[in-house]
Amino acid sequence: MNAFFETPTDCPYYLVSRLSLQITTALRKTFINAGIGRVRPSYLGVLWSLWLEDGVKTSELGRSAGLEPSTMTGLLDRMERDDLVMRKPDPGDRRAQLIWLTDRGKKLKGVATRMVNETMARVFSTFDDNELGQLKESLKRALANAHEGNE
Amino acid sequence: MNAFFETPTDCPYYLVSRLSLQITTALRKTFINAGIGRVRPSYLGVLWSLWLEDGVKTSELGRSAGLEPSTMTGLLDRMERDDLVMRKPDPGDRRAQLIWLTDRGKKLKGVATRMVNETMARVFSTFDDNELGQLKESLKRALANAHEGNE
DNA sequence: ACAAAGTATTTCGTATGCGTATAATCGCAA
DNA sequence: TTGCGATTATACGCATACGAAATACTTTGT
Repeated sequence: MNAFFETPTDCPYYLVSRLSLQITTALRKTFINAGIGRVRPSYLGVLWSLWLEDGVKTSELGRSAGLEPSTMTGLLDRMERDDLVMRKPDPGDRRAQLIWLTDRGKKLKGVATRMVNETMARVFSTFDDNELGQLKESLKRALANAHEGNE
Repeated sequence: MNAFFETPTDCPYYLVSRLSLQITTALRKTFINAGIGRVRPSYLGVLWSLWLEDGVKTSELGRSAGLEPSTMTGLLDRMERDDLVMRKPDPGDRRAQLIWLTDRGKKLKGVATRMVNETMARVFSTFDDNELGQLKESLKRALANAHEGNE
């Protein structure tokens, strides 16, 4: 009946969607347990960019994280509310905002990184380096294929 | 710095999340192009169950699709609004509802299945059977690992 | 038979993401 | 210089998902 899967739970789309949600749940629980519940999994893309280089334009953060500009607005609203980042005007472009980490946002880097690693270690505990590399390679290729048609 | 990825876009969590969203977008567009825009990607889990066996309890549909009961309520509300399914009381259990396909819901099986296959064919076009099998195997294992910690 | 525990579903609040539309500003080309 | 398309960000509406709590009913144990 179908070239790509026999049962619904054998469908790659089902597997990918469920895994994404399950990892999100796992991360949220790990963060809460570690006492850093204010860090939501969705914040990670932004935090990672800012931990590498602080004071970045909203649009640039969106491109890095693969999110639409309209998604960034709400995301940054919540991150500001949770005292992780601040919006400041970009002196070089009056349309733009530069996003800066708060002190609290800077301090969370260590714990949050450890918790992400711990969670990934658990989810991929049964994978050797080769398998994990192969998995990432396959996901990147599928992502490129899917992205190609969505322009 | 990290055992599982170098850059944010090399993180398996990022890859899995983005792929899930990109496939959702691809499916939505495919459905709209095929004139069956009323079928949303999120409906597929329910539709597939019902195409195999009509008249199933809400809770059973949720288990099949991996969704929480509270998620099913809104999902079925939208599917009812879009004239794809109907809720009817379960004669054997006054707490439960049985979900039945409408005529329209039944008729959409052929086109929708073709469109899903077409989309999967595009996203995984560069994969041979072996690679796709390996990918699904890896996703299932990661899902089991992630799920284990989320009880 | 009855209380306690479990199951089925809904309601409510919230988070996360997209698409479309809008406003402000920028930058280039005529 | 001015005018027009591109860019930056936001606002709004909606879809999709979760969790906690409430309600109604069923099952189980005594």
